[in-house]
Amino acid sequence: MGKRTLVTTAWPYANGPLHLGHLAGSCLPADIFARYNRMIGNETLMISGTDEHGTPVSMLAELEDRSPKEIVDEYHEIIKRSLQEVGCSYDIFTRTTTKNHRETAQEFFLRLLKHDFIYEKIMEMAYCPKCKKFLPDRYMEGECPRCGAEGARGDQCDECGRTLDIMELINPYCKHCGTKPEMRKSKHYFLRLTAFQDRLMSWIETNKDLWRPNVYNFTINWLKEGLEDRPITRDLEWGVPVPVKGKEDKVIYVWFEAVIGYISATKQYFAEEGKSEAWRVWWEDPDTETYYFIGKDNIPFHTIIWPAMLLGHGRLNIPTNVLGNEFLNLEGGKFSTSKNRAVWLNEYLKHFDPDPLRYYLSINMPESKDANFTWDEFQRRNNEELVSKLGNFAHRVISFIEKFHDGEIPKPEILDEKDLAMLKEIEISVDITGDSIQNCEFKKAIARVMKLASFGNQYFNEKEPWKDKATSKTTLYVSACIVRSLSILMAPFLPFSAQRLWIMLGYEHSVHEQRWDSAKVHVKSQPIRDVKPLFRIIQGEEIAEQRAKLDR
RNA sequence: GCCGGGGUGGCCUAGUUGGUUAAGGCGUCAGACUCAUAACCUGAAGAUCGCGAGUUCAACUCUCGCUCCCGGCACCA
Repeated sequence: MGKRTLVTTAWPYANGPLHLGHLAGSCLPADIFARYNRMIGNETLMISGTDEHGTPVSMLAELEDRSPKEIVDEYHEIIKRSLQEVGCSYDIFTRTTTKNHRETAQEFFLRLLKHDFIYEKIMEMAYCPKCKKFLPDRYMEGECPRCGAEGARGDQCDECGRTLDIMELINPYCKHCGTKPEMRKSKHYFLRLTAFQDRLMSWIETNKDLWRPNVYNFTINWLKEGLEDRPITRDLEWGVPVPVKGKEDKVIYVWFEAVIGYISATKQYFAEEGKSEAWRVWWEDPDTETYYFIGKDNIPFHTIIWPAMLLGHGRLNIPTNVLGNEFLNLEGGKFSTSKNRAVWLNEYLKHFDPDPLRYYLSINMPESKDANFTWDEFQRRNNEELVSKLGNFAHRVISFIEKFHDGEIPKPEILDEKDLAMLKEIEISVDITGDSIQNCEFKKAIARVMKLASFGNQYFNEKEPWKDKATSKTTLYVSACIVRSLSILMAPFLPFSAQRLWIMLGYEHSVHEQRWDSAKVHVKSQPIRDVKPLFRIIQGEEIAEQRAKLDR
């Protein structure tokens, strides 16, 4: 009875470790959504992988005098492991350099070619006679025609910020060998985007109320300006070869090829499960819903180009929703992999637990506007909210039971008005939190979880079980019901702590296997165990140490 | 220059079908409590919702102009 739900995240680029921006804008919201979908009984598949082709990887390889393969092998492992450690529950996290992906991408290319949605056209491009290769814009430098700065790149001058056409550079030279490039003709393949203009437009309009305004508006404006066909091949060595006889020296351009990873990853997952045809239902059955969690920089690729490719292919589902997030900033500035200005996830995990970060990024998620990560705020959110509000409530209830009720959750006696109101409040929180996640309003959802913890603290204070021995059993019973519910509601956001809390309450198995609505079920009278605080306080020195790294 | 997003109490943030006392957190001040990782709970002070004009019985919310901030402007994904 559950819906089939495919959840995808942006494919992290394998030229560096994963930083907090990727997590906040794509992996984490997708993970919360996927975990929730599993809990409401939807058949859920969460997929992604590293994007490993493209110019930045080959540039980094040259810089470090290593092969592109070595680079991507290293970062794929680092990224995959840190995602796993931070609790992102991918069913598969693959990469774009697999044989399966290459073949899938090539098949896709050929199919569009056959349908005449891909055609050839001659382009003029810069060529270095000494290196004997065509130069991507970034491989060429020269003098900026506007500000005169040396070392302006072919696509942009870093000095004055002006975007450049490669032809405009004064005294251009090959970044690699310094030779002056010449212009040469090269035949490339173009994606006939213009053929999809009308179909995309009417499709987008049907999504007006469902999609986030930023995604909808951005897309509709792009379409209104009119689509242009785009070249999708390059004269490079690092990439998926064009599968046409005599054209093997060209590669399919990354943005065209990487999105096909969504399909190749699905195929790979089911192939490994021994069900090689099972992927089809996830792409061909119109009842399957597909959700894409991406950063705003990726919006046009997922709302225009990828849908156009899917339409051109035929028979494949176009996105149900594209959740474009804004950016996470770092201490007021931008995250940047190439400038090494970032908080790296793998570094973070050496010092702190995953859940405080997941909490911070959930409650500060850049859903509708840019958000900010600061270490001070991270410490405050952890110490004052996770530890003091949520963790404290759970701990005060459980340790009270341990000390004053022989370590066993008491049976209720007479439920008074406050007790009943509190129990009712649990049900309301379960519904509101669930609906919010369903609508991809994750900030609102986690805020409601915290609010339930506040209600719990309030209730506990008012009932004063330490004084009022007569009603103490009932109070602790109701409180334990809240804690039990919290443990389930926390699960998509704080999977590790949720599980620990679940075990403390005396349950077996996994909280992640519980149905969402079972958060309304009352607690059973059973022994608690392993009582200890759920979260730890983060000291000022730890924060100072991390912040110092950024100043270097 | 063009396009997009944003300017809400000292700080961070919520607030789209326009409608009674603009919400929450932090910080500040006061109080209560002691089960709890000195945590929790209650109360108070504090906002002419960037500026100006317009539409309206009524605008933070719609329209126009202005100002300031941020991002994008395509082969970087």
